[in-house]
Amino acid sequence: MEKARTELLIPVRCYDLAATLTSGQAFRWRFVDGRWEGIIGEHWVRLKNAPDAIVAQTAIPVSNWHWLLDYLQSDVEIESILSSFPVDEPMRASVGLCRGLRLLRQDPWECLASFILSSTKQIVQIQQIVGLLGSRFGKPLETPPGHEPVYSFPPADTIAAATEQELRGCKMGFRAPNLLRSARMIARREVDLEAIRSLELGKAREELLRLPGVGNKIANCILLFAYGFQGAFPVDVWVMKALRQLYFPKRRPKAERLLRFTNTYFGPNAGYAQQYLFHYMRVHGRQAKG
DNA sequence: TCAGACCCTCACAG
DNA sequence: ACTGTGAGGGTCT
Repeated sequence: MEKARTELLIPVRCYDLAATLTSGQAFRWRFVDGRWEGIIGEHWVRLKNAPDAIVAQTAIPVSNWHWLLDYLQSDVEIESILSSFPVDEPMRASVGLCRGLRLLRQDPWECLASFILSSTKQIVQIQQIVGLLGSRFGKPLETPPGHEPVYSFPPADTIAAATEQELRGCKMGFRAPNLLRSARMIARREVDLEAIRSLELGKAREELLRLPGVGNKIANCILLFAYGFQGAFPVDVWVMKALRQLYFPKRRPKAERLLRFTNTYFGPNAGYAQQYLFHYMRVHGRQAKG
């Protein structure tokens, strides 16, 4: 067993923490004094970019850091993924804006719950709701002395035992019944989130779609951000805008036509491509109407 | 196939 | 300051 310590140097090239942690994949990160503070499972952790590395700090000594390396996906060779993208102007512009935008590998339940809460919400609002859920239903975690309290994301069993009113108290509005019913289905093992890991993409998606509040977009988010199905391609309003503006500026293709386009055009790492397009639109497309 | 409803909060006008 | 208005990483009917 390795010696337990509170700091780890993770050698990695081309990893943009800021872009990755604010890209709408995960909702538990804050930028404080030049570093990123967040919660992964039951760990409070602080991250900082260094030359060709990420420096990680925890509140209590850790001997096995697998949870962090798996979450960050720092072993992924991003350059080979970037070079698998289609060679066109939109992708060139998107990648040029920010190399080192990564996909995280999150816990399926937390990811699922977060994205049920995401529908017609802005990212800051999702962060607020997830934070409230943690503070009301999560478990307090160790932090550095004097640090404000932080909480783990409450497990499905805990949410399943809550009432709709309690959940609405976390400002999630009409999403509350969806979260509650989904949590109950998972608590009863009507849907087995672990078993989904070993399914094929299509079957995995079918399973997720059984959950209330999970449609195609959110299912694809979970497939991509939690299970690592890199062919999953979530299409939200931003990506839809990107497709229309960047790929079909003259025509007015129907949504179905665009979806068919995404199924083949972006190749084996379509999920990464989608994330770069999303980022591009968030930077450039704010006031542009699609 | 397709609007509308759905809770609530924040940004932005005026 | 204060109220009015619109829209926000969708889903369901």
